[in-house]
Amino acid sequence: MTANLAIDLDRSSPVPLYFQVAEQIAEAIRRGDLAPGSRLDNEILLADRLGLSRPTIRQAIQYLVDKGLLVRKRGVGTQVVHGQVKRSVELTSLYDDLRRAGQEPATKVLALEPRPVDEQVAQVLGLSPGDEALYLERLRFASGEPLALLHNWLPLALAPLTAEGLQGRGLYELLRAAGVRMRVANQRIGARAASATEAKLLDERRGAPLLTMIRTTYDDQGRAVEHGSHVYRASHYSLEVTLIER
Amino acid sequence: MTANLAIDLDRSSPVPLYFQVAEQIAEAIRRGDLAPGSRLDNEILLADRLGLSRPTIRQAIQYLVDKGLLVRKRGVGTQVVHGQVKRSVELTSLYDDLRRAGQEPATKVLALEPRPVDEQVAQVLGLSPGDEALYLERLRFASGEPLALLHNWLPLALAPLTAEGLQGRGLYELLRAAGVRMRVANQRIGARAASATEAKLLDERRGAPLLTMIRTTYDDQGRAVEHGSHVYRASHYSLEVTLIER
DNA sequence: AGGAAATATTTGTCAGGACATTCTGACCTC
DNA sequence: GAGGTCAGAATGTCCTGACAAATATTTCCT
Repeated sequence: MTANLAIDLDRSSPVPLYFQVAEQIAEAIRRGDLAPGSRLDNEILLADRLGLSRPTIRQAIQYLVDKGLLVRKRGVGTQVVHGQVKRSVELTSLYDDLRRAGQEPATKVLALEPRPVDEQVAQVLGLSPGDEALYLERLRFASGEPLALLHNWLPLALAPLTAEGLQGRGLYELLRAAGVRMRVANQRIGARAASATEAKLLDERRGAPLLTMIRTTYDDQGRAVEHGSHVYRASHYSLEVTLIER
Repeated sequence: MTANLAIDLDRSSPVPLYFQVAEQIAEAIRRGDLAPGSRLDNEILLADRLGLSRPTIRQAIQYLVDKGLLVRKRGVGTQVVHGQVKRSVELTSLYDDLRRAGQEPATKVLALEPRPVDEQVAQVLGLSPGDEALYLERLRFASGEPLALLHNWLPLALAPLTAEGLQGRGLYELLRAAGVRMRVANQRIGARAASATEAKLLDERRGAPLLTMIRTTYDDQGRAVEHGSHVYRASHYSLEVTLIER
């Protein structure tokens, strides 16, 4: 039961000790050294063995509990969760997802220009109707086939975006590189039939089912940094979401 | 800046102190006593004023930061987030959502019986192919109109479910009442055209776009407690998801 | 042998203190 | 006036210590 996993600590590193511990436990789980269902040593023993205090160990374990890797129960102990949890809680963009899946994403930029916003967009971005925001329209391909039609509105002066940059990289990647720290996203997911224009762009029949997503993303200050309205070919794509309840 | 909000503590209550603090701060935010962007007093002052230690105050604040209500910045302080965050992070069922929206949900149970599982369901529920599980099929109405067709598989002996109970209450509500503690859900959301059977049940044309969701829910031990495959009328319903990145 | 009570184990909560790191703003210098 | 430096203020990390509460295990009695 009591897996004797080795954890190296580097006290001279700027990386917090609790984080070093958490990462190495997570790595052991990923590797399979800690099988699902196996029990960790109790907190006091662990703290003792690593030369750390119990709060530090608790912080490390808490971090992994929040991520859904471990389970704690008073009077029992800490165990690795049984079911395999797909780790897709992160705020990812379609581009990242596709590249990770080895699908060779490509992008065609259809529009990239400041435009006056309508009432609804003004509301979510915290602007007044008539103010300008950056309007972005892209057609996304995967493995050569059209996959999605993406519409975005962003505050001006948020990041220097160019059509060239957007062709080779995802929007989220560019925003992150520009120092934008996205933290919360609100998504509304629905479906509808393709219009004639959409069908033509996406190489579908008119009336074909499309997956729609309207998303607003906020940074760590709670300011809206992006509002998107996207449609995906339902025949080629589905969204995956993981919810963790605390 | 330094809003002077009153917080009552009940030290004789079994509710943890940090949670009492967190709830009352959250309530003040909801009420509007703490405006978005306003700064909280610093942790040491707060601890002092409430007669608590700093770790306890930190735990309360951390809880709200995790829920996306507060933002902390080293060297600066703690602020209420600017954007209004819709709080739909919780694991909810369609029934709960509808009732909250005042839509008068109703349910017609089409099937409720043990059935041998196929390979795919066996896999996600952790059973062997050929084992039996409880099969549940429901038609959900909102304000008198058909809205969704719900298929579920649950482990036998998980909870005592009856057709009568399922007509008046949601599945999640019944599971929770039976002591099942759901914690993680993995959802795959897509869209497709309605088959003839589905169209008839849902009062749509054949080929109409439907929103599909395949979900597996795990309890706090990581064991699968429910696997569902649902279709919704896209013309009447969309899903809302909030992601928080840590 | 079976059931109930006592005990041990383990995580949950809380206190109080120390030092490190980061951000802001004021001040000074060039 | 622009830029750099320094002090203050706030959160981040880590420590020691103690008791409470929930669960599992053992022991004891019938």
